[in-house]
Amino acid sequence: MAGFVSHFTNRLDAKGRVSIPAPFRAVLARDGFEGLYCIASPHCAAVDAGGNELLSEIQTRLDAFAKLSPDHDALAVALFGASETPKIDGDGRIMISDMVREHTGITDQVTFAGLGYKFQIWEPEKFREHRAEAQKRALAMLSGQVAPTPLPGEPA
Amino acid sequence: MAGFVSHFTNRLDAKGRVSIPAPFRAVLARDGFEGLYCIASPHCAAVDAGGNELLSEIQTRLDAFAKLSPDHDALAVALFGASETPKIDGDGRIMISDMVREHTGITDQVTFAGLGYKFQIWEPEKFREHRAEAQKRALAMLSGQVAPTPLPGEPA
DNA sequence: TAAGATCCCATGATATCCCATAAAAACCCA
DNA sequence: TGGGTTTTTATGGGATATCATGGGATCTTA
Repeated sequence: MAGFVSHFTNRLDAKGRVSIPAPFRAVLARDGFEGLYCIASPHCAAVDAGGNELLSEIQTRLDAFAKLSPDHDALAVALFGASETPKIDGDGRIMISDMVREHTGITDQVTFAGLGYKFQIWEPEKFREHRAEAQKRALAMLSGQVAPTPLPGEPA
Repeated sequence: MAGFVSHFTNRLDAKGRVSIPAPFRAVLARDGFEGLYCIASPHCAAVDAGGNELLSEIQTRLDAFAKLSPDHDALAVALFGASETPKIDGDGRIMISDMVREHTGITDQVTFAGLGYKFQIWEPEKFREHRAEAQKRALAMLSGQVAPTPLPGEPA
């Protein structure tokens, strides 16, 4: 169960639909989430997407703050306010919303990039740049000693 | 558990398929991974391949960072974005993707080299050069006293 | 009622399944 | 030990299924 792996880029049709890559659909089906959970990434021009596994990860972050506290409210608004759950049609497609368009800069093509427990939705060219950068960082993180982020929930 | 040992060179057919060496398939079957996990090596023009053992190696690296953090995202993109999980057909073959072609320079033949817990996919000529180089390094490391780091390079 | 969303079917490209074959390896039994 | 026999393997290729994509028709809802 490798989760979301590899990346694919698909065309956006005249109606604003894209096919979700079949391997990703298979992961979603196994996860059991009805539809797709999408949320704008706070640190890059991509949209995070996934099923229950992603959702529970976000929930965990929220749980670190006491309900009714201003912090919890702020975070909840930030997280859920920036999210949506597009339906997946019978052919495995979703509609790309204006929110996704604006946040990612997507026009006519969409890159889906697997990150294991979730995947990201990118404008293809932006994704290429981001990945080149990420690979440099990854090399430094794996060989050098970048301080690993602590495991419990902390603000972004 | 012998793991992946020795090396083999097989032909790529007109449809872009190669047979995975039978001994490697036996190891994969024992490992229990459905399909094959592949990731471009950051160090050389080869693709690392394996099953659960390789995957958990990568997962462990990721687990050092908190999910949803920029660090985790970057690492996950670099690792999973450069990965794929080709299916193994009923005859023990996989399709060589464009990603593998580009990273390795493979055209019509493929060399599979066992490294124990994983194996590598090479363009045959590049593999010969790499092995010669690795053997030189191995010799230096054995005669001098360099910190132990497993190296490829075993006789056929 | 008109724009947008959803459903449904068509189609070409590609991947997958399945069977055939030849060569090599393993096996067997005198 | 050796030669003949069976099994496994690598490889080719035809048939079939899957997938991304396009577009018409129907349904929603503002």
